[in-house]
Amino acid sequence: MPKTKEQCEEIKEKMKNRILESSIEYFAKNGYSGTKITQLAKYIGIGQGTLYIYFANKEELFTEIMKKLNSQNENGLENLVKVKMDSESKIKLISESMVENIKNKSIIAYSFALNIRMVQEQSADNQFTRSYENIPVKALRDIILQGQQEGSVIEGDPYKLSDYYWSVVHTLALININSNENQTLEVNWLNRILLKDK
Amino acid sequence: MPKTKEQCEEIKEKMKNRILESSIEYFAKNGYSGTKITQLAKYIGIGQGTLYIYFANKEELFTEIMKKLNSQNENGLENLVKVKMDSESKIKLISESMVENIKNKSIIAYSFALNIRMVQEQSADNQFTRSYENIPVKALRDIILQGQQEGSVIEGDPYKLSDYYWSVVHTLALININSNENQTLEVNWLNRILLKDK
Amino acid sequence: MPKTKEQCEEIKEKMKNRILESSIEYFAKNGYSGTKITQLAKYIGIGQGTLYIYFANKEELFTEIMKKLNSQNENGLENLVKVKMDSESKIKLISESMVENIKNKSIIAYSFALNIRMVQEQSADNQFTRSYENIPVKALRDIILQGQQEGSVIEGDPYKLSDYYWSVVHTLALININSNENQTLEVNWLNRILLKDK
Amino acid sequence: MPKTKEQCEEIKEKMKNRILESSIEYFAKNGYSGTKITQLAKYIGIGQGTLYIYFANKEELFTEIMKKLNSQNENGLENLVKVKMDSESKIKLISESMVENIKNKSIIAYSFALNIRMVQEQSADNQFTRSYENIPVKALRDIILQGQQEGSVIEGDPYKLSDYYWSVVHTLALININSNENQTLEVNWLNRILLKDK
DNA sequence: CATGAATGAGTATTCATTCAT
DNA sequence: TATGAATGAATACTCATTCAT
Repeated sequence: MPKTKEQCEEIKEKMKNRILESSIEYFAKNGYSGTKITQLAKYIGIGQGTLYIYFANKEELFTEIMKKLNSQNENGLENLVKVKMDSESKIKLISESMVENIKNKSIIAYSFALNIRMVQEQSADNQFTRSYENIPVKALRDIILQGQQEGSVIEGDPYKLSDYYWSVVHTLALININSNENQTLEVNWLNRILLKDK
Repeated sequence: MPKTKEQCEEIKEKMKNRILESSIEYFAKNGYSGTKITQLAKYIGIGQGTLYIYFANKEELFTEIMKKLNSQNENGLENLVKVKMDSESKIKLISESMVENIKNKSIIAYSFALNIRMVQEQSADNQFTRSYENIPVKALRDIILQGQQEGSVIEGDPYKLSDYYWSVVHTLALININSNENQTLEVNWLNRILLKDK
Repeated sequence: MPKTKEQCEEIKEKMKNRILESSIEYFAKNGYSGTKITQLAKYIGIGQGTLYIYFANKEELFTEIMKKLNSQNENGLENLVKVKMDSESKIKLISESMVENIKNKSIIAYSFALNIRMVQEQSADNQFTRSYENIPVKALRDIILQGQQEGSVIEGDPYKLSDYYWSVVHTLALININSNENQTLEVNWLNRILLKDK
Repeated sequence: MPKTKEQCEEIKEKMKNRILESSIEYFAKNGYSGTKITQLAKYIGIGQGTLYIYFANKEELFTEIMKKLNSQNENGLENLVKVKMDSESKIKLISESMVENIKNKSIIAYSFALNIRMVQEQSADNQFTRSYENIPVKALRDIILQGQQEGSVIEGDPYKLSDYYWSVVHTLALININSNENQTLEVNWLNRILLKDK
């Protein structure tokens, strides 16, 4: 029984997502050069050939992963900025959320680990190094700015502070993803990066 | 016989060191899988064959680099612990020294960048993941302990705090090594990881 | 799934055999060190990569060849020993069969040529040097023993005579495999190694 | 104190001979491709560079070895032909001499082992395959011819019988050179290749 | 002359990509 | 479509030869 075009598209879309999802974890753990297509396919549970039906080559697969990740991270934060709430609470919310993500090795944690890897791969056009243009950096910058006016956040260039905050979050994600035991990680550590002691 | 045995040994030792030194930078920038022997040899300015006179294979070269780096990092810190000085000053000294190292892209900065990479390479016996046994982690733990008694350092497990401090330092090194522009980096950021606000 | 598992296994087995078969000739002609993988692959008519799907490396390929050959040689002879027939006839049968094999450059001839090479390669576990344990040596020893009782075979240690007989057969095979012209070779020469003149 | 030209030449000649002598053994044991210059030099007890003072390259060294060997083997046999003595005695003398050479692993034994190797290396211009032109083959042919007239030697083409006799001698040499234990080897075996039973 | 460290052409091996089934 | 065996370009490693000392 031939399927309708829509059904067909849907099935394709599902497979593509399955590949992307699984690849994130594998790339995050092994890096770009360290990821071998044969092993990746085995890890996903498909034949190598199948990968090439959905993605032109290894690089395209990787690029699509990065795109997917970046778009996912951004939504929540952008909304948080607009909410009426004091900066301190926003920062605490973000930190809690990040610690949660990292501890659960969520897809966002993998995305952070991968971002660190991107710093290392020479591919010139990686998102993380151009971080000032990143939406999370921008969003946090706005929150920091608000917090400095409210007196809860330490002094300093808000852009750089934001960048620094995210760097730390990324590292902690990387370390947790790559170590077998669950690494300790305190919400307070993250908060203190930006918030003054009382 | 053209040279005495001593001279000969000396020359060999020099070459080995030259290879190690240059390889650190290359591996730190490109990672293990990303480092190709042909390119590495060209970067060092020697033939590929020469590498194999001094190191059995790529992996051994990498391992020897890690050994060398770890032994280098440890000396200064061990001594600092023994000095009579309040903990706060010690931490400030360490932070200043680390910021300096990172900004100047010193060999220690490269060593940190490489250590982060080691977390990623599966090679079971990497130093950084077994960080509680590392001398820098131990040394800083002692200083933190002292600081908590003196009231200058925030509460928390000294081992984990030390581990966290070094994680941040490592990432900042990695980011600075791998980005072309000089990344901003404030001594105060590092200090606040451990020290209470006044 | 394009093929059943059984078909797949069968195809793989065929390819492995094709590689083994062709490699025997190539190794026999060129020796271990003299055989270059690129040329061997071209000779077989496959890509170099394909070789590495079936064999971990050059040495494993060579070892598997030797295993295959040794098992092949042994069957016919073992049976001959059990047959009711006077020793002289058995020896004449063996000699005729060997001359035939060598003249036709059969797979057995290649196996002999390779065996001589094995004597030379240092690899400790070669079959030919441990020849007293070889089935052909043992089988012929039994025939010689029988012949000495029947009075048709010359005096001497049956083991050593057997070993000597096979040495000659091996060399003649080697020489014929490696020379372009067909070398002369008389059945009578082989017979007289063991059989008394009438 | 500068030496006279003659002394200088003499020293050079001595070194060249030392290299040739030692190389024979090494090549005989390891073959052409299997012989690595670095190891050969170590075996001889000189630097690799020194080899290249006396021989243009590996191949020339090998060729010179073969030349040296062939000229050495030939003298004794040529003379034997001319001696007044019945063929049977001559053959027995040769066989005894060969057995002796092989058992003692004399230079001639090495030369035989090397000759077998030459059959295997593709180099088109090897002496052993063009054996009908070899002096030992020719010399023995004459002795066989004489023996056939005297009735002591079996029937058959004297050239081919001679060739066959030497093939056997060569193999036995090869096997003895390459095995650690001393292989058994009976003079009578060699004699019976050519001589009729009484 | 003698040396052995340095070299790079040559070889073994890996891995992204293709393609017949 | 999905597969995984086959491929060969890219990469790690070896070894004959050179050359500064």
